Amino acid sequence: MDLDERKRKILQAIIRNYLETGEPVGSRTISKYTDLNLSSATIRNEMSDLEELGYIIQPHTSSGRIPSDKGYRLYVDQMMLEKEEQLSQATQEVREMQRMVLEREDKMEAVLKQMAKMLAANTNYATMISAPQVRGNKLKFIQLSRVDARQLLTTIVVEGNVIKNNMISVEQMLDDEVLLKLNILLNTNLNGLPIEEINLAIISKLKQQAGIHAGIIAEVMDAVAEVIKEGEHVEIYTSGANNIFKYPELADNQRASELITTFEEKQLLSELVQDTLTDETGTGIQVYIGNETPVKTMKDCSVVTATYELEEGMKGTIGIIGPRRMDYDKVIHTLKTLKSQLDTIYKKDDGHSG
Amino acid sequence: MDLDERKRKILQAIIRNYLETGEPVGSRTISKYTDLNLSSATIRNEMSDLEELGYIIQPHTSSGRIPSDKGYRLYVDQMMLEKEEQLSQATQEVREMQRMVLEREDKMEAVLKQMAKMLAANTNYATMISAPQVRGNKLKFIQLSRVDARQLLTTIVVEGNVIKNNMISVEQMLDDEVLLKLNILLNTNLNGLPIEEINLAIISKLKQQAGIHAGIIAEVMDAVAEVIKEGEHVEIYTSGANNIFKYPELADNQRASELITTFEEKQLLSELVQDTLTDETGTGIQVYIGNETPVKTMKDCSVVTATYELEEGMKGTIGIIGPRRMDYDKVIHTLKTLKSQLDTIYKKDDGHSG
DNA sequence: TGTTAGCACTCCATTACAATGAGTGCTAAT
DNA sequence: ATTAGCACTCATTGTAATGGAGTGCTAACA
Repeated sequence: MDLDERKRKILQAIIRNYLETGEPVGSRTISKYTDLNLSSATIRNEMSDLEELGYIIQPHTSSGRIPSDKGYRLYVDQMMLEKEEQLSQATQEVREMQRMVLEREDKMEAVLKQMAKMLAANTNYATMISAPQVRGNKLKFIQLSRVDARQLLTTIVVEGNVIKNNMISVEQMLDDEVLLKLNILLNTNLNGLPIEEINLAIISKLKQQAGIHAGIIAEVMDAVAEVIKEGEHVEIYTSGANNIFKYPELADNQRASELITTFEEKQLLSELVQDTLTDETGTGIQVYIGNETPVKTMKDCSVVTATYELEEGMKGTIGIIGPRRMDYDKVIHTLKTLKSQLDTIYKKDDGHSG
Repeated sequence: MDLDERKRKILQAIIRNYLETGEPVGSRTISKYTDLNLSSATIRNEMSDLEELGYIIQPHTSSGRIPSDKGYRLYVDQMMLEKEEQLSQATQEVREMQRMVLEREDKMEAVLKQMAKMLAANTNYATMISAPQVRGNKLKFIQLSRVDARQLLTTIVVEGNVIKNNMISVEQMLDDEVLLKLNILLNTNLNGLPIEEINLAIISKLKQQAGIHAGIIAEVMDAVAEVIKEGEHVEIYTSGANNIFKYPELADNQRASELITTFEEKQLLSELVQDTLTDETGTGIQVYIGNETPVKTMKDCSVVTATYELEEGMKGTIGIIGPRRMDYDKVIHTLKTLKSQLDTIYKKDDGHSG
């Protein structure tokens, strides 16, 4: 199964060439392209072997060869090892991003959107970024405030500084004293409690103590329930979906339509995020080639993902989606650098507002 | 310029036929398709006239005719008049939506997204919905709360119940008394004030009165400023962008790429929203045919928009984007009905949380 | 034994060309 | 005013013919 040096060089040459042109590459091209000084005939013999081993494919008799998923895989794995050292020196593009993250506007949403956009512009592939998934689940703070005679405002803060607001309409104005009582009731009973542990027993106890204001307690609990629901939902920002039209192998109606839908719906993308977050490889960078992708609509694409981590263990995913013949070198390098920037820089963040 | 009855009928027949097939339609087809009982030769003469008048176009000598923008325009205008009466009886699809709006989940965002999705599924065109633009600008309520020793939570409520939260980190814990003072300071000075009227004079007065806590005031004011900025941003939800692939005239790479980008970026769509909201026709329904659209990337599309209105004069836009040969009849009818449902049903809304 | 030159063969892509057919414009007859 | 008939146009389709890129195989060579 092991390839000797020469075979590996030839395979590499085939892949490099194919990445550029997108056309099957023949023996003659390789003969000139490499510094091996071998005739096309020799190359042909080697290619024949490589095909038998499953690293390259011949679309039809008498055409050049293209890399198989297995071939790409070898290429990528090899590269992942080599590139390890020269990580430090950041490319121009990444510096740009770094600058942007540093002078971040308050809203993380805007930053992530911008980042997706820039990545897409720089790489010419489609990109996606998932917002860090909030892990904290303990209630930190609950407050009822009177906004006007008929309306109360619920403010709920969960560990990790996720904030939820909710308006409650009341029949008649509650005086300050009642409001204070309710606030104390809520905070003494719920503060520090993991949301999952709020059960019916607790709720009915609260309601009982609230007396005629049980209805308000019920509405507050509804709002708390919403926090859970929203927490399960991963926000995903995408950009550069139009880039798929730059690669003929993805641009036919059938495929393009499927891909565009995937990007628009985002449902499927969140599966990709889940997969990436669970299946860790150590480097934090994962490469899915063709059918390796967990999302079927992307079986003709390659996906490179990086997980980044903010403080408190909140993790998010950055993904780049392009054709199989993606510039893995550039993409992986960019993601690696960006990831390391994010991992360190963002750690000084004091949470995010919602 | 006026067309006689027969010419109008022929034009209508041409358009109807073209809407279905997407192919240029010939004289023979019309001769059989209509109940006019005219030979193809007669139709040919009439078609020749219609072409001279600019209502139809011949893609090349010896092909059938297709409608011009002017032709579509006549057709649509005519239809808008006719369809006025039979508005009341809602179609199945719209009933479905009505049901959904009624049992609305708390978050308007989810409802609008769902609505865009359903519309797209029902019409087979791309859709967009803009969230109602918030008009209210008076500060209703400001509060600082202590979440933990180092963190304060700012809660700002603006007229129309737009809510903004912001976390503030403090060096050392503020006691209850100071907090109460700051809250009173903020509310007595700012409550009921239009955001635009908060000027430097007011701010420095506040800071002065806050003494050593001027820094906190500054952060609160930053948060207020953000409310303004966010208010200017119109949220737009889209769905069914992939539907453009169902229409060959839009599905070629160049056009598809442009359209997809338009949908993804949303920047251009907001121009469309602005145009729709300002230029009122009375019915609340507008039809842009081909080059009439304010968005250049949509010059090969037709766009039908409806403005809906919630209480407090908050207006939003629903748009359907498809090929020139759109089923105007169905689309306009659907939008009209949906609009009237929204206008009435949603009026009972008590605002929305953010 | 590994490498190379040479040759026959395959298959795709391009081009050229004729046939088809839908559709028109025009004219003469009704 | 309407229609039948005819010549003409032009996109589309099908069918060869051609060229070229590339392979596999064999025989010669170092």
